[in-house]
Amino acid sequence: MSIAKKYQPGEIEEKWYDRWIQAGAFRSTPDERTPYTIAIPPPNVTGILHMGHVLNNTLQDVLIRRKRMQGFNACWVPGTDHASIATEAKVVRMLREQGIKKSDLSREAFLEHAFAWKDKYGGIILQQLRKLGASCDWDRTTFTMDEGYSEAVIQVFCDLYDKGHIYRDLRMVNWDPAAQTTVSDEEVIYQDTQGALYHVRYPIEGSEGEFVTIATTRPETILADTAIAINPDDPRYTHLHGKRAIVPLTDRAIPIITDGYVDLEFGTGCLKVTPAHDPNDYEIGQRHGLEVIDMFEADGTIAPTVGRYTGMDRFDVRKQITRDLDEAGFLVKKEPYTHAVGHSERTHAVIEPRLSLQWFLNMKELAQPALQAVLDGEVSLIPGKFINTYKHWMENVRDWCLSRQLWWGHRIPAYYIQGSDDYVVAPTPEAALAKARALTGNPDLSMDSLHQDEDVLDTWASSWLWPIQIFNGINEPDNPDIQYYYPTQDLVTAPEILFFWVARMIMAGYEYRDQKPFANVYLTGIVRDDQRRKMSKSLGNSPDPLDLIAQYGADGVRVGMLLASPAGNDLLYKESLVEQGRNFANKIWNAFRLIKSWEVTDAPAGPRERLALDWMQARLEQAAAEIEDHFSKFRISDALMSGYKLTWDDFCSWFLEMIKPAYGQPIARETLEGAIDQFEATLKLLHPFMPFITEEIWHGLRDRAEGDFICLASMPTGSDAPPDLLADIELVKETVTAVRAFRTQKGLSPKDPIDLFILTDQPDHLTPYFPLLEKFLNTGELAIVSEKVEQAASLRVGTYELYIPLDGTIDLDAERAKIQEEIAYMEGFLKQVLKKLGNERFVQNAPEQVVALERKKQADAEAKLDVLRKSLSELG
RNA sequence: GGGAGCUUAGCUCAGUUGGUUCAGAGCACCUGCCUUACAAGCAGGGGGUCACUGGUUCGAGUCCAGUAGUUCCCA
Repeated sequence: MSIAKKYQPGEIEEKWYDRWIQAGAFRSTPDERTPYTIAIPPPNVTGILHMGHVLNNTLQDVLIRRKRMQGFNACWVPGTDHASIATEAKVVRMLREQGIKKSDLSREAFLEHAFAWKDKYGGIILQQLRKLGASCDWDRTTFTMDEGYSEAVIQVFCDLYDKGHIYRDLRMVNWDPAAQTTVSDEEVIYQDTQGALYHVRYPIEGSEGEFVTIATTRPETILADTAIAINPDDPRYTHLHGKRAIVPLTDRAIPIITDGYVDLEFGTGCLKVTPAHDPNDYEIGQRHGLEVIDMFEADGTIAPTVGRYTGMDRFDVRKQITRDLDEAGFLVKKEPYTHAVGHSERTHAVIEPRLSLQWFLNMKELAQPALQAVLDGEVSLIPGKFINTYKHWMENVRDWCLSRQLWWGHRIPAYYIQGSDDYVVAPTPEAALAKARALTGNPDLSMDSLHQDEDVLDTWASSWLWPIQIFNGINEPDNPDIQYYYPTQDLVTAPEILFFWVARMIMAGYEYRDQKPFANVYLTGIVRDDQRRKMSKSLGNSPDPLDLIAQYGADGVRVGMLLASPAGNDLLYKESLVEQGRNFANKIWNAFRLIKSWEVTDAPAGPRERLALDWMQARLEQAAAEIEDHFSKFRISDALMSGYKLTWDDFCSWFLEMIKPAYGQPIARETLEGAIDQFEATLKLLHPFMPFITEEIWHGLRDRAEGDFICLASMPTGSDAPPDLLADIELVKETVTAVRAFRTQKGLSPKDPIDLFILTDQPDHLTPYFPLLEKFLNTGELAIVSEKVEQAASLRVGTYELYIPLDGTIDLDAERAKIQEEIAYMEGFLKQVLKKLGNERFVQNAPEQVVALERKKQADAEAKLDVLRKSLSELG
């Protein structure tokens, strides 16, 4: 059999993914085992895989694969959300390209187009996740607009309404004029923007030639002003109290009011008040009973209400009105001014504060148990630093605006009764009609008299039910799946959506299951480039994950991503990371090639091989325990690094070299079998991180029965390894390293044998390991001696003195200098120890163990110094 | 403006309740090797006043206070 010299991931990955699926390896149904469940953070149905997804889903796959191998009934539920704004925007754009305007379509016709789009392009990302190796139970794939899911969302809305948590109110909302919808506070991104501060003077009514000057960043809203506000304590303007000002370019007079909100320091200290277009102004307006003039259309153009500029865009009007104000003598000055301007996360349009009737969910009550759950540790946030942020947000939680002025999504189940201000909320039109009849007392009321709300629900109002509804737990609260799988265990997601989504899922969990939705929330970092810039399409600094997988293999990409991503820390992506991952895969591959290349003999294993096998076994146990410890703390990078070092350093660099037969020689069957056992165990530990290569080698090492996959094999458990053996081999390794360094230093080829004599008073300790030293060091004569060897260079390892006889002359000065250096170091060290021990207060106050340790350090240092001084004197 | 965090090697990060030879890891770097598994590799090596200042303590990357820089969240 010939094995490629380099690992070729492409076909191997496809082959094993198909076989896993055919074998149903990732399927889960309730049984007697303990469940381990992960609900995927559903990506946008129209999305495609980016680096953030790669990181996030790799982590989930690592967790689920490990638990699957540990005997849990592992269930990872995949799916997508409908992402109303993003998807609707895409569909609108597609239609426009076809020459169709959304406004020309009926709601039904538009939704047909939208579903057609979704069926065609939706869920591409789920296919891409397979390339990454994601071991989801695909049979459970869920979409937030599936029929049952939609029913659940509507049912929850009705329930919350009936409980009095949902209300409808006129509010200042964040309006996105491009998407023509409200967006939530969390979807507004504030960016420092270079604008201007316009100083505009308003004539005082009845006082010829007198003006009040305000400063504003939005001169176009002057036309909707309904007051000028000054601080009551501002001495500059007391003469204006009770007067009225004329709005420039109009003949409208507005009151000059006093309000503590006005900042004396900012601008001129006079504030124009536009209640319809600024949240703070709205509140001032409420306090003073001001008129509200709305001057914008939904698309950000000027409404006829103000009688000028009708139909013009708000930013064009800003320029136009500046000119007009200037010409009319109202513009005092315009100065550059940088301020934070809200932009829509979705469309990047400047957010327009707008008053409108919206549906809200009162969060106060729902937040209570969700906050408590995190504070009590019922739900853990990892890393814990997010608990503070979470607490702060939950204690100051604001009501959630649920409605979006879109068609793609769950339509709000509120029905308005024609000819009145009344409405009813009910899950179906039929139920609504019944309610409406009861409400109006009119049994003849017909469907025609009811009109359903045009808006849909915020997408998060469906995804907050995700951990419950993936198991149909809203519609059928007692079904076997929800009973078995809920609550889920681990959630892996980005800190950006801690409030949007995580907090709300916890609320929904307690409200609808009276239980947390998950036990642990692992918050990943953000993937950035090596200059710490967030990866984004517009910057073009993000590689395409599928290209990377094609180039470096899925295993390489997974390892690369995980090597540098402790929980909560941003990941600074560099190509060298995935290179490292690929190189690691190749290293494993070559270990496999080596093992497969050996001829076998039935002769028994020698002492060297037995030592090697015992030691490797001990290292495996130790590493398995270490890895388990890392996982228990969600230190996934560290767990991977443990596996990396176990494989590369211990298995490849030391163990395989220990057992490797001389060139052309066969290996004992016993040794080979043992080595394969160790390799298998190592591969199992690596499998969650590198599913494909480990599966391939698993099948290459031995003939496997049908269905014998590494992904279903049982994970090695750690145990206490024999400490003596591990320590002894460390000593052997130190000796080998010291002699190799000596060789390098002297320019001696590893091919030329050297003689090695070891001076020690514990001859029995090291002798058993001679076979290893012979193998690694290519020794000629190797022996224990009881006194100094003449004409030899000397090295010290631990308390051993090593002598290597040399043909040429020994540089005595160099030898002396080397020893003197070591003496100086040890003396310095000993001095520190003695200083501590000489301090009475240390000896009295420090714990006994610590003092004992210091005494041991003293003894060791003194012993070592004896050896060194003796060597020095022997050099003469 | 309010809140939270961070600062340890060139880079990214570990460093548990203060106490081993504690100053670490990976990568990068330097030197020598195409040695029959692997140059996507092997062997060896250098590198840090633990941001700064003060305090608590027998003892401080570790605890406390202040300073500087930096990041995030909220307004």
